[in-house]
Amino acid sequence: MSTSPRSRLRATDARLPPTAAAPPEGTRRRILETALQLFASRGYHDTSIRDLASALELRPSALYAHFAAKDHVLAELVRIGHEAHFEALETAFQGAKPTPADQVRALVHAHTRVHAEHPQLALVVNEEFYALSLELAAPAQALRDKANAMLLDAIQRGMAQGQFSPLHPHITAAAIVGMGSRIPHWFEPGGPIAVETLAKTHAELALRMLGSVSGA
Amino acid sequence: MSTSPRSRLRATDARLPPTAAAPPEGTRRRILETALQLFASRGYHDTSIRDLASALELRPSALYAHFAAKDHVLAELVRIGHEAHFEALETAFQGAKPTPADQVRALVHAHTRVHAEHPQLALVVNEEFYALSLELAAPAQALRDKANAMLLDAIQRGMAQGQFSPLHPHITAAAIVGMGSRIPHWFEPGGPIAVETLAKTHAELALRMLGSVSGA
Amino acid sequence: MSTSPRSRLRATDARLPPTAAAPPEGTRRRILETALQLFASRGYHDTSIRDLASALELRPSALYAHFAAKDHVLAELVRIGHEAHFEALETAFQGAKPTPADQVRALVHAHTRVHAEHPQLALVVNEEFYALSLELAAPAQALRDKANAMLLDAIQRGMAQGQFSPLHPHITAAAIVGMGSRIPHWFEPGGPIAVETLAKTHAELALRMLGSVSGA
Amino acid sequence: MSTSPRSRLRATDARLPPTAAAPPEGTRRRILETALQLFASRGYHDTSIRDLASALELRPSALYAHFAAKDHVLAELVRIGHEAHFEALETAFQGAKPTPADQVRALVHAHTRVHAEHPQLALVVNEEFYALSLELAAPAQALRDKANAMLLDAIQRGMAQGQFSPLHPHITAAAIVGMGSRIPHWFEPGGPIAVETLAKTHAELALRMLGSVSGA
DNA sequence: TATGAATGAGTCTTCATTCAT
DNA sequence: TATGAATGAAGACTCATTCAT
Repeated sequence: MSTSPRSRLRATDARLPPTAAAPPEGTRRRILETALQLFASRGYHDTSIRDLASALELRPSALYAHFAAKDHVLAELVRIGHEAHFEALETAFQGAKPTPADQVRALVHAHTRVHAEHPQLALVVNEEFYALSLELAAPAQALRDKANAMLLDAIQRGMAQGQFSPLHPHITAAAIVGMGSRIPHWFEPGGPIAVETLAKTHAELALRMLGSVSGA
Repeated sequence: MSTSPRSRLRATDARLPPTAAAPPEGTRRRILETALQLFASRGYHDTSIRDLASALELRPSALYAHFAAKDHVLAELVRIGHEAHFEALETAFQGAKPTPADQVRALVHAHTRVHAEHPQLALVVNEEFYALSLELAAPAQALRDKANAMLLDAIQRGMAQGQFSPLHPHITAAAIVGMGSRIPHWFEPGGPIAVETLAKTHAELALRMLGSVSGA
Repeated sequence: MSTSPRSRLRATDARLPPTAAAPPEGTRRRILETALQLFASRGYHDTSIRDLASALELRPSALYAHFAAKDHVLAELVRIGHEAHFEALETAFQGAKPTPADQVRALVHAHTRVHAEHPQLALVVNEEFYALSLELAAPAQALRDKANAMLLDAIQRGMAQGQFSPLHPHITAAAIVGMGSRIPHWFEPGGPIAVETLAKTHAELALRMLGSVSGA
Repeated sequence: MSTSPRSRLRATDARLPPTAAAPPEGTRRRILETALQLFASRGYHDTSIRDLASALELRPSALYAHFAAKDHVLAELVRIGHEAHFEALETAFQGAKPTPADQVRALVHAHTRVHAEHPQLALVVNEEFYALSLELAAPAQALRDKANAMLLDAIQRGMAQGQFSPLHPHITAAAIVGMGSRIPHWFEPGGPIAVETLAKTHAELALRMLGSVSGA
């Protein structure tokens, strides 16, 4: 009769990014990776504990030795995703020349890489974030706010220095950040466009949007 | 103990856009509007028939006098959303001067308006689309493809005429279309930014991204 | 939202009575004492092996080194409770003057003391007894029958000797025994009423109920 | 291997007492009566929704059209039990001659009848009460307090008038009330002892315990 | 059009228990 | 003795849906 729901993304090998602090190991890691793939392709609410267990060739009850509840799995993925994202942004920022244009370029480049290299995680972080309770979402929300502030700050310094002339800073910042969020929906890692090409292009697009005097 | 999931968007009054063909009336319309609000704020899979019925002050079984199944409600919303979107794009295109720059401006302007004026519908169309079976999604998919083709065609004509110099046409097109999809996540209708401001800004941003010689 | 179930008794320090034969030691004893407290306050069926283990700061599987199964813990408590009860009754009976009135007084006094000094054990013995299979309950049942017979025998001798004139021997015996069973539900050890006061009062009440000629 | 748990009482036909206000009807009534039998014989925590549904020849989910949750069924039984009990006590009190002895006799007689005629309900009310949250137990607790106060008040008036000379009023009141609570554990309705015999005997036992000058 | 009662499959989670270490 | 990981059955409850009224 009716066809099953489709996957929301093209990518199929869900990897966890390396994180500084205590990377998960063993079964806990396998659960996270499998959940990542399922949550990304079908959504948190459309993935049951049974689906997850069966993909892991485990009984549902076995999962509860590793996570207290289904939403704790999501919360952990969201936390990992935000940490990897924030660390990448910080590293990029620190490696950039101290000009607003270079900082924006570096931030957008890193933002894009993270989304392109970990499209499942990016999708889960962006779309399933709202399935978490405020409590479980809080650590991620804090990082999210800090990351946004980094970019906004660079933009505002660029404007103050006469380097940027965005039509509307708020709208432009949203558009720049949004380019990253959209990546998992169309970009295929290993496909015709290289991650590096995408990252460089997004960085230059951001500068164009900002009307950067030294833009592409 | 734990807080309930948050809403994905700020908007709270879910209106259906006027459509050319057979606008829904009476209870059927109420169901669609209420489902729109719920599907947008919590997602299709996290909204039960009971939630929907209770928001309507109706018993669950009463809904089946109006829709054959839960996914038919979503399919109808997705259809309405795509039709309104496509009609807006067509009208805009026909009203534009026959230059690629003006056509892109008109298309992006219309694309933005639709997303900003109907954020719930935009969200449902973009995020819950994948919950539909291929069969139920097919009519919407056709319109989606046609709309994308309109924009891509204008871009390619602009490039052929030397009006546009995008860094990477594919990536740029994705970025332009993506600006619209992100609107429901941050834009607040009735908030500090007017819809018209947003639409004009996005249109000019698109031309900047394309490196339009007559850009803003 | 909703409040947790309440405890059935006021007492909170669950002690095991000294028993003649092989008192439990070490972890086995800790398990019994903790189980006693939990079974008494929340009931056997509402206490999980996990609850028990967690109260003991042990992992659930560790309990199985000490008891073959959950119901063996209960069976052991029930056995201990019945043995302590029966021993107390026997000792009291042997120490009493050989008159029915004095024997009843001694039996009720001892019966009351046991219930007042070990309210958790009394509760578990009386209310959770039925959770045991016939096999596991059998040793306790035998002691229970013997204890009842001791009291009934004294009453009947008292009647035969014209010392007692109960309205209805069967009903009266049930009422006398029942006074003890109720103790854990209202009596607070260490509270305003001393155990000895309670025991003496119950003993005299029993004689009043029997219409003892030498009663209070 | 092991024998199943035994029933806590002998009675097998669980009837609901008539109540003044809105007696339950149809399936709701059947659920209550069947739950009453199961909760009484095996306890609330040892009776699953599946057990209940299967005894009713219904699917578990069907129960949720009538009760919001398992504990609501218990709460309703507890409420009905307390209301029937309190109404019986009030009626008895109003029909008694205005002397403490007659009032105590009437109250204990009614208290006993209720327990003897509805042993399952008495058991559930007394033993499963603690499985309810404070919220759900509150209405019953209020009636319980009022009923106890009625008896205590009569006892105290009797003492003030020199009619009663209890050894210890508090202990004696507990013993009198406790006679009723024990009934379901040993009394068999339709057995050798008539309900009326039991009620009269308990009433006279109470007066004996109080040392009533006009007692039996 | 709407309802109340019911269903069968499914939800997440907990249960007592086992077993290799 | 104690643990961590696992299991299979069962826990209460919700799901979308049907159907007689």
